[in-house]
Amino acid sequence: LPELPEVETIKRTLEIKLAGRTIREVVVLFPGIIGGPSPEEFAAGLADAPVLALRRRGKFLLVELAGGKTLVIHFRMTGRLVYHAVNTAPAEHTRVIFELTGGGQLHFVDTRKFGRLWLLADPSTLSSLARLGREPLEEEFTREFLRLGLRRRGTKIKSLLLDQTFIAGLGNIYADEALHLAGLHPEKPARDLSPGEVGRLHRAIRRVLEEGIEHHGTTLRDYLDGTGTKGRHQDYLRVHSRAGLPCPVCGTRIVRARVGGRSTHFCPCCQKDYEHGE
DNA sequence: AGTCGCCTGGTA
DNA sequence: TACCAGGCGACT
Repeated sequence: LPELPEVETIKRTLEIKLAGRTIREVVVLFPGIIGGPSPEEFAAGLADAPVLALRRRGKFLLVELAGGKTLVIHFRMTGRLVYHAVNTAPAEHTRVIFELTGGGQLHFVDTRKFGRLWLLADPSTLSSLARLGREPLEEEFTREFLRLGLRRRGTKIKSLLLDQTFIAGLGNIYADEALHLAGLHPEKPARDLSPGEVGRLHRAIRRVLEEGIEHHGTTLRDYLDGTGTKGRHQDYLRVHSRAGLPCPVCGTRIVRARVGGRSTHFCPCCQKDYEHGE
């Protein structure tokens, strides 16, 4: 669920609460959620750790701690990290509790238990983090970078957008949205995009992510920010999760299909520039 | 490149 | 009851 805009929103809402704070004690309620080291070492290593800064990389949240270690969090499908100013009874599916000095708690809640937390001296030893591609909102993500990445790739453009080693942070929602804004069929082979289409896609990726951040993320079901607040971008989605509803551009019914194993929503009129089977 | 497994809950 | 879900890694 949390894609780039959601993790960015979690980061922004939590850094206000965590600035200058120290983690006093950590209680791991479900050890399987800890990616490493052992749950015991994870908890012990976080005790009395001052928080220096929060960062986001792709869909990862990184909490940098005094002493050089980093708490790395991936929310996967249903993970959330919510701050409580006063001690609060853990909600159902709470997996880890971080107690802060001076009062307040962070609860990591994850219904499906797909999320992972790591405590690492060197985050680059986590291969899924080290192998991430470019940050789409940073300057280094240029039209030329996108052009070179698509060149000679026969894979469907939607699948490539979801490849975290190429672009870090797009998930199923924002990939669908970017392709609609760019007017591209999700199954169009990457190498078949014209220079003009690459330019449109480049702008569309940036725009949908920026809009998502502006609206504090998309809450289709589970996502909440660091203060427990829903996002608003679900009210602005063009195609994603809107099968059967009219396209906001032309009114044609949005179609839902399966592309690269993922549920995919698109407008057959605005995004028909690739004819399946040709 | 496609499928499965990991988990739980919501909806048809 | 069956199928679906915003992710991702392992496997074929």
